[in-house]
Amino acid sequence: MNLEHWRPRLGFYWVHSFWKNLQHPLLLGSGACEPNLRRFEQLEGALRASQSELQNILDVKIAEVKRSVVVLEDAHHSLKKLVKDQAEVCKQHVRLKNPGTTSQCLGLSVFNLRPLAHAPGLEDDNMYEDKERPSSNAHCSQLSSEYPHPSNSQDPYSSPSHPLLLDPGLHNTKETARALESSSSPSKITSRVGFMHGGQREKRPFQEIDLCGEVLICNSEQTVRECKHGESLLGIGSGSTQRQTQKKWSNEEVELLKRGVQEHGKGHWKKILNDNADAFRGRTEVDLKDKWRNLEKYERL
DNA sequence: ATAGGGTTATCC
DNA sequence: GGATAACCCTAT
Repeated sequence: MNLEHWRPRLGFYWVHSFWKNLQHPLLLGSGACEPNLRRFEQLEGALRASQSELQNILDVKIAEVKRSVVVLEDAHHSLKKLVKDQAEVCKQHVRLKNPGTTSQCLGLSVFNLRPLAHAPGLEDDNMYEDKERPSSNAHCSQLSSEYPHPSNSQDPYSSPSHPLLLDPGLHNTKETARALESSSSPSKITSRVGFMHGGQREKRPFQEIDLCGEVLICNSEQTVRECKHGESLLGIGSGSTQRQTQKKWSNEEVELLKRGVQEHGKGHWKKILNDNADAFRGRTEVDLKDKWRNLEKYERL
């Protein structure tokens, strides 16, 4: 077999054959293994060259990853700075419009976002404590005192003992609202506004107030339910704690509901609602369902 | 999205 | 105060 012929194509087979030839009984002790030893040295050199080449490739890749990490860290710091700057602008804006209004009343403590748990090396970081950027420390420490982290805050709205924060998912909204209603805070949160759940009331906004305290939405097509009491999302304003005033069903609405059930069938409240969006303005699919339940119950439908 | 239980407002 | 209607909440 001509090994030189196969070597470039079948490296492994060549090495295997090399060792086989090296240990062949006819070669042992005959001095004929000298050329094989030279081949072995050549192979060893080639392997070392390959190893060196692989190491170089690895070094290049590691350098690329390190550069990416630097870029990501820069982006991270830029984003944090942006959030902080915006918070400051909002704060000043609100103070301008509402002298005496505390940032806590406006819910600004939500800016105390924890860093991502899976971000290595950032566990001790804080949105308002940028240890690696001394130039922004003064600004940050000011913000830190303005919007302290819940863990060390005495503020009733950011304190861990506050029910609003005890319920991270805001699932137990009724209890939360009641707890807030019973509190002595001047900015009570009503039982309805601000805690709409499941998207059912979100399509009919009362007022949406951004974190700067600005009214974003209080549209011109408000129904009886919308903005009826002049309540605001975070309880800024009238501070009414009353439940939504009931809106009686008109005969037209009832007839449309009956027709819709005939057409689409019971349970397809969304379709029925969409088919008569104008007539059912201010109603949700849940309202339709509730009304139909009442009709079934008391009108034996 | 929907169902169903619970709560509250309104009417009598 | 009870009945009813409308609203709210939550599980699926």
